[in-house]
Amino acid sequence: MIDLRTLREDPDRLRASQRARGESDSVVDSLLELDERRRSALTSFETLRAEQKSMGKSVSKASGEEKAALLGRAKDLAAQVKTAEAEAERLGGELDELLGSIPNIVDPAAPHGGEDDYTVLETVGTPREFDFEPRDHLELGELLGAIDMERGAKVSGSRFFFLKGVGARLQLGLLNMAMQQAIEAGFVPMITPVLVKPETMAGTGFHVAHDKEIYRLPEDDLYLVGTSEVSLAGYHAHEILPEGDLPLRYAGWSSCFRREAGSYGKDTRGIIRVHQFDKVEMFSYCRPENASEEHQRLLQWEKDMLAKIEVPYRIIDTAAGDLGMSAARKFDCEGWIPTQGRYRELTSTSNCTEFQARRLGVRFRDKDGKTQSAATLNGTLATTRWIVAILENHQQADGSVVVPQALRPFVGLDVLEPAK
RNA sequence: GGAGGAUUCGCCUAGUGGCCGAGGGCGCACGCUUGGAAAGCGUGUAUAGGGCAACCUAUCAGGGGUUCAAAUCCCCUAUCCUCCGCCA
Repeated sequence: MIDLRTLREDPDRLRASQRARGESDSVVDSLLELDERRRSALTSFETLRAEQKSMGKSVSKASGEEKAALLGRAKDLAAQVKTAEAEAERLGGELDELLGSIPNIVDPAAPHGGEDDYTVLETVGTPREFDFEPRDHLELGELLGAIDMERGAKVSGSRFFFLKGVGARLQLGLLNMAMQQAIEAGFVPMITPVLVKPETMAGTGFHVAHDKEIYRLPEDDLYLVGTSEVSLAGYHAHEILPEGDLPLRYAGWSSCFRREAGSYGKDTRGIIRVHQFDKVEMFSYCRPENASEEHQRLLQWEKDMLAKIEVPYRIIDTAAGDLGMSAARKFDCEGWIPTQGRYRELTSTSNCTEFQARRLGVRFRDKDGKTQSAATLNGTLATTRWIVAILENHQQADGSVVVPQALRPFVGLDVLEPAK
């Protein structure tokens, strides 16, 4: 949620942000006008209410005829108060709805434009030259007895799968390695709920009603999270955090659920795009003025993880139009996928500034004792998709896969051998 | 799933229609006292919004209702506790 006060003082910031996203900046005027109307409605209500309260006191003191007369006038006033209140509430609701639909103000440093207008910040490592025809991750996964898509489809439908044997071990090892790195860096490890209430979903910046990615359990009014970011953002909702506790860093391990609606025909092979996967996610609450630095730190921790799996990757600075609702800036690390001849997203780190915290009521008390909204950030440490990059980049001609050095203690194997 | 009880200011609690945004205790902060400390005494101690100064308004789990007036009465919902049933 955008801060109304900032908006009043500097509406051009939001206008510029909207344009950077490639969206209309006319909402700014609607917003300002609505805010004006709401405030005047609120003032009339408050004035009337104050009058009503003082009259109430006179009524209690009066008696007889005087009381009857006062009562009549008070009744009148009560009706007026009711109308004024309803009007103020109506406008307030309208304003909240409009305000809630406006995405975060983009960091001016983010590239302008849409999905393809990202800039590449850094390329790390060199794609390997194969002296044999590399197999894709699914072929390898089946050879190794690691991935079973067919039975996944039998049991749950398309885009579901089983990780089996060394596949299961690989994922557990990978995520455990991520957890360990996080713990060593001072993160609090968390295993989070995957079903959340609508307000938690909405607070994090997802549209419960419209978002086509969200699985819903209407019977219970619960929603499956697409990432533990949602649960971790909600964790401190409506709390005032002691200033000294910041930054608060959590590492959440959870399954993630995505409907992948509208992606028919895309990445249908293997586990690149699936309805359910596992992820270790960093989440940080910090002071707004430290958010940019914190964002760089999260990015560095992602790079540390990627170094451990020894996969070439590049870092992109996502363009404004592709940031989504909550992010002011987003860096993705994309790993090299040999059989696709291109880089695919392995991590994503977003600086949501105070946007989520304002919606969720996460505040902290500063040195002057004043409360202010915290900034929130998130970033990926490892996901099921990483298995794709690991298998493909470390495969050998015979279909075996060398486990990256750092991962070996966690997987308990040096080489994954094809099942006999 | 059924029955009952609970939910007030960081914590404990007072409060059954107007004098209650709300008293007391604890905790915390500041001050006085002291050589220093403890004790003692005093003052302060929610959040949000509007003017942004005085002040005003809202909030006693959340929502709705009754009333001139609700922490207080009525209805619904949520959470927690106890008991019963059911399932793991």
